[in-house]
Amino acid sequence: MPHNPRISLDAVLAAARDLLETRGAEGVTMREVARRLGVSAPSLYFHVESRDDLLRGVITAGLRELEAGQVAATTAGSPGAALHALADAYLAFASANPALYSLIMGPCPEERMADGEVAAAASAPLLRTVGEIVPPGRVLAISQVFWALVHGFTSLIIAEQFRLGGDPPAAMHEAVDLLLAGLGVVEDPRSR
Amino acid sequence: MPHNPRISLDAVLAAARDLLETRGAEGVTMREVARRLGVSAPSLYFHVESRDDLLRGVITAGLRELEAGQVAATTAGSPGAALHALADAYLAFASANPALYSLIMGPCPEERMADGEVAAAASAPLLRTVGEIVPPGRVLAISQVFWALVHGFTSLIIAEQFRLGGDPPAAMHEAVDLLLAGLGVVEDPRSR
DNA sequence: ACCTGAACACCGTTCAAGT
DNA sequence: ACCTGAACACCGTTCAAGT
Repeated sequence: MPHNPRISLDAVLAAARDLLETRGAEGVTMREVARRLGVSAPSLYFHVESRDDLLRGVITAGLRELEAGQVAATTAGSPGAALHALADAYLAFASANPALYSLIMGPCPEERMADGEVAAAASAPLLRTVGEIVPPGRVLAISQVFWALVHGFTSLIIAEQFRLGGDPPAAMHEAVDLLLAGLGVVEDPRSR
Repeated sequence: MPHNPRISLDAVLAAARDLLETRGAEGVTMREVARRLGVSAPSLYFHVESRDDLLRGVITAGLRELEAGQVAATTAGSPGAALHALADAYLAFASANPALYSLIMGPCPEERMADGEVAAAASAPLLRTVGEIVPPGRVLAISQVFWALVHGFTSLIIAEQFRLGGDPPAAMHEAVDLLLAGLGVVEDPRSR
């Protein structure tokens, strides 16, 4: 007769995520995750296929959270205001989960890569917003521009690579405005 | 009487860098570096303090190479042309050394972080170029904007995160032009 | 079905011992 | 001064054995 499982996939993912932010990606070891769950390391293999599979689960959950924040950021306002809100929500997620964000966006082995659908869902709000200010044929390229800009600031901020000072988050918003100006987007003052 | 050293710091760094690109950051183990040099692992500790110290050496050498490419990119042309050339050189370095680039720009423990001076030297060509198109008080912020943009494209390209297609390098150059347009920079056609 | 302990092939690092 | 082998405390993963 079957036993009651002592741990669940969700519990494994939660323990791994906790470890990720407190000890970094290298600190997420099968043995330490198991230790925190009061179980032996081999037990984890009944719930995940490997360490990479575990990290893939953590990444997928993180992407869905990022997506939720992006969706929430587009609820109101002009396209320009929405782009600023999207940038804020993006940076906020990464600042709250720096190690997770680095894991999501960094290079990784194929086995660790999240489904394309989950990644696509996270970028849908941006594509939709950009679709309101440029013709269809330019949406992908301009969305990539905004994503690269915001990801660039975000990843350099959380990696503490802006070592000359300044105010990087403010510069990020300046950059969004510069791009909007370059695109010839004129905002209706009432909607901002 | 002293022995002739069988390995040098340079040899250790070269072996580590080779391993970094062929097997990834996790593949750079003290034991494998030593194996490639025909020496035992503990011998490495006569040339580096720790694995983090070894990686710091690799990062520092990489930053100097990146700097050389950035310096070379600013030899001629208008500021706008120079910014495009800087972006190209930056992406070219990262494409040729993706694992090294990720190591340089990613988050890392304090012990692995390169000297601020070396990092500053790599960004000097960009700051100098931006200084030609914006007033002194805006140089830092606008330089951060260009850096974030180019780093954003570069890191997402080498991490294979642009999964919706398009032509990211072309979009990067479009973005540079959008920023220049947003800044109101009008290029002299003869210099481009 | 789920969990365990033992085992295997790895790590980074330390250290006494050699030359 | 530089290198070694042995050792310590770790890894991910497999597997026979238990319930």
